[in-house]
Amino acid sequence: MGDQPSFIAEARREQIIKASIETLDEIGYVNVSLAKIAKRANVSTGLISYHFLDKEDLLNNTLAYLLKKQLDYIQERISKEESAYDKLISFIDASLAYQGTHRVDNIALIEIIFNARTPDNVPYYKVSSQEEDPLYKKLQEILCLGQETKEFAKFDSKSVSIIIQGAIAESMLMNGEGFDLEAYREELVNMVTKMVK
Amino acid sequence: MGDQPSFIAEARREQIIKASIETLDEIGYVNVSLAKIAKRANVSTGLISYHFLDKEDLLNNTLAYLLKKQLDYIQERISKEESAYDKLISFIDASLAYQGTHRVDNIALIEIIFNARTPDNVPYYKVSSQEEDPLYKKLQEILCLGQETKEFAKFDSKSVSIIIQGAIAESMLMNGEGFDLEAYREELVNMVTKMVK
Amino acid sequence: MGDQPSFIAEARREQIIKASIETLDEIGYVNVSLAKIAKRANVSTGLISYHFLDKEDLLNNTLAYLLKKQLDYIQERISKEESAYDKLISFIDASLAYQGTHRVDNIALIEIIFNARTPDNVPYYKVSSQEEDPLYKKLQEILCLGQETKEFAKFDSKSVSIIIQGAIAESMLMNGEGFDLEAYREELVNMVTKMVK
Amino acid sequence: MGDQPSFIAEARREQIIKASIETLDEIGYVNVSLAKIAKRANVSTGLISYHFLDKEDLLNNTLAYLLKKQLDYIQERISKEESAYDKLISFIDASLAYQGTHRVDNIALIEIIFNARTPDNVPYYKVSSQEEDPLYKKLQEILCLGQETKEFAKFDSKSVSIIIQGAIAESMLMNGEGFDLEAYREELVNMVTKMVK
DNA sequence: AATGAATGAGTTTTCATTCAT
DNA sequence: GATGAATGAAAACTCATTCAT
Repeated sequence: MGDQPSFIAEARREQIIKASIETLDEIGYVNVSLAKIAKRANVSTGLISYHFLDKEDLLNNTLAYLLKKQLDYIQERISKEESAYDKLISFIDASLAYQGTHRVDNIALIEIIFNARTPDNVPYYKVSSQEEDPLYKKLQEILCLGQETKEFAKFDSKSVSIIIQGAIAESMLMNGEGFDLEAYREELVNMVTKMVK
Repeated sequence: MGDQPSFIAEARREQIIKASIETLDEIGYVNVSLAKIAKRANVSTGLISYHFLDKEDLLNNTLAYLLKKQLDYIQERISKEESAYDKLISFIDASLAYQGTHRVDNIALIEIIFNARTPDNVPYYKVSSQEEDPLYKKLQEILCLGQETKEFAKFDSKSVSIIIQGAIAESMLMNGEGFDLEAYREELVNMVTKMVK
Repeated sequence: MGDQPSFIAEARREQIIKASIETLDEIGYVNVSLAKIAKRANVSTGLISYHFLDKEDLLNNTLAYLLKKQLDYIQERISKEESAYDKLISFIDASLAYQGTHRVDNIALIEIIFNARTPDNVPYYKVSSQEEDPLYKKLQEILCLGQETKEFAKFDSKSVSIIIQGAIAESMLMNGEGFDLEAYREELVNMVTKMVK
Repeated sequence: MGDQPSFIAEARREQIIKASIETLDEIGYVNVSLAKIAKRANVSTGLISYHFLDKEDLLNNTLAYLLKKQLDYIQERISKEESAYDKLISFIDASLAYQGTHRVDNIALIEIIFNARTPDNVPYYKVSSQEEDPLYKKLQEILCLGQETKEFAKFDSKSVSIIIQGAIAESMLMNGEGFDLEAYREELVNMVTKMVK
C-alpha cells in the first residue's frame, strides 16, 4: 500500500542482520554463506534474497547497522563533555569501552571492513577511511575545536587523528592474557595528552 | 637422497607464492581460488596441490614469505643505527617506507592476516599478535633499550609499542589523494619523540 | 510445520535412489559418481546434495531401500506357509526367484555391500552379517522352529543357516549359458532336505 | 638384453604387487590409488606405470598372484589324499584354513573380484565363475571322481559344487565374536557328508 | 511474506598417466 | 631402471540465486 517497509518486513531485516553479525563473529567473512545465516536466523535462504538484493547488499546493510551502533554509542558519550580535551578523552574511553562491551559487533565489523570489496575489487578498508568515516570526522572536529579554543597546541589534526585511531584500532586486535586494557587506556590517555597539549 | 626440496621444486614454490601474492592484491582473499592463482602462475591447479598440501598450506607459506621479507627490510635499516632513538625513528621510517615500496606485498599481507582463520575459526589477527610477532618484539626491544640508556623517559613499553604499531598500521589503510605520507611521517616522528623523551 | 519430508521431496528421493540403483548395475560401484547418477535421474548434481547429506548417505539410503524390498518380497512368501519345512523351501524358492525377477536390484545390492566401507574403512560385508541381517534372523528362526516342532533333526542352526545362505548367494554370481537355475533349485532343495531332516 | 624380465624387474613387480595387496586390505578397492600403493611400496608412482601397463594391469596381476597362491595352497593339501571323500574333506579344510592363515590375501582377493570390472563393465565376479575358475574345476573333478568310484551317490555335481563353494565363501564374511570357525567346519563336513554319500 | 525445490557455476582436491632427466 | 615434476580431467561438494507455490 504505502512505500515504507512494513513493520514486519523491518523486523525481519533486523533479525537477519543480527544473525549475520553472529555468524560473522563465529566463522568469519570467508566462511559465511547465506545458508548459514539463514539457519541461524531460522528462516529460509529464499527469504534473505527477498529482503535483500543479494549477499553484498545484506553485508552492506550489516556494516551500516554496525557503524551506526558504534557511532551512536561514542557520540552520546562525547556530547556530555564540554571542553575539547574532555571530549577527546571521552572519545578514547568510549572507543575502548565499546570493544569490551560489544565484542561480537566489533569482530563482525572488522570481518566486513577487511574482507569486503566493491564490485571493482576495491577493499572496503581503503574506501571507508578518513574522508567519509564519521568517526574520523568527529575526532578531527574535536582536535580542531581544541586548537581553536587554545586548549591544544599546534599540530596537524589529520595526522594526529590517524595516530589516535590507530592506537584504538590496534588494541582491538589484542586479546589473551597478556593484554591489560585498563593499563593501556591509562598510558594512551597519558600519551595523547602529551601529544595535544 | 636428502630431504631438502630440489632447486626446481623450490623455484616453482616461489613462483606460485608470488602469483598468490599478486592475486591477493588484485581480487582479495575472499575471491582468491587455486584456479586463479594457477592461471596467473601459468601452471595447472594440480601442480599447486603437488607442491603444497592444500590451500591453507599455500597461504601459510605465502604469509611466512611476506612476513620474512618485511622483517628483513626493517631490521636491516634498524641495525645501521646506534642510539635507541635513532633505531626507533629508523623503525618508523622503514615501516612507512615499506608500505610505499612494497604496496602489493602489503595488501597481500593485510588480506591474509585479516581474512584467514585457523581450522577452528580463530582469526589470524588474533593469533599473531604481540607475544609472537617478531616486529613487535623488535619495537619493544628498542623502547626498553632506550629506557635503560636513559635516552627515553619512563612509560609502559608494551602500551607505547601498541600505539606506535597502530599509527603505522593505520596509515597503511590511507590512500587516495587526501593523504600526504611525508607530512604524516614528520608529524608521527614529532609525536613519538614527545611520547618517549 | 511437521518434520516429515514433503511428498515431492520423498518422490525426488526415490527417483534419485532408483537412478542410483540403475547406475550401480550398469557401471559398478567404483565408477559411480554423483554426476552420473544425476544425469540418469535428469536432475542437477546439486539436487542430490540437497536431498542427501553426501554420497555416503545416498548409498546408505539406496542400500536400505534394496534390503527392505528384498526382505518384504521373501517374507511375504514365507508367511503363506504353515510348517517349518514349507517355510524353509519357500525361503529358498523366494530367494532364488528374487534374483531372477530383480536382477538389477540384486547387482546393485552386491555392488554396495561388497564395495562400500565405513569412514574408518570397515567393509560393509563385514558389518552387516548374521547378527544384524534380518534375512539371516528369519532363516535361523525357521530352522529353530523346525527343531522345536521335531520336523527337523538336531544340528547347529547357525552353521546350517550360513550354508544355506551361501548356497543362495553363490548362485547369484552364476550367469551365462552354463547355469540352469531350475536344476540348481531342485538340487538345492534336495540337499537342504537331506541336511535338516 | 634378452626378452625375459630381469631379476630386478621381477622383484620390483612383486614388491609392488605385495604393496597393492596390503593397501587393498587396509583401505579397500574403492579408495586404492596408485599413489597410495607407491607410497607403501616406497617407490615413485612413475615406477608403477613403468612396470605395469596401467592400473587395471596391476590389479589383474595382483589377482592372478592371489589366485595362484590360494590354488597352490589348496591343491597341495588335496594331492596328499587318496580317496575322493578324503580329497573333498581336505578341500573344505584347506579352503577354510586358508582364510584363517591368509586373512590379508583373502580380503584383497574379495576386494578385487567384487569391485573390478572389465573395460566393458562386466563385473569380475560374473566373469570368473565356474567355467574358468580352477578351484571350481578342481572341486567338480573330486565330486565326479567320487561318483565314478561309487564313493558318492548320484547328484548334479555342478549344483553341489556351487553349494559347497557357497558355504566356504559365505564363512569368509563371518567375523566378530559370534562366529566359531571350528564348530562351523565340523557341521559343514557333517552336512557335506550327508549330501554326497 | 515466506518456503523449499532446483540449478549451474564454482570450489578444493585427487587421480592416472606421461615425460624429461 | 627410476624419479619427480607436470597435466588435465573428474571427483564431491557448496554456493548465491531464482521461482512456483
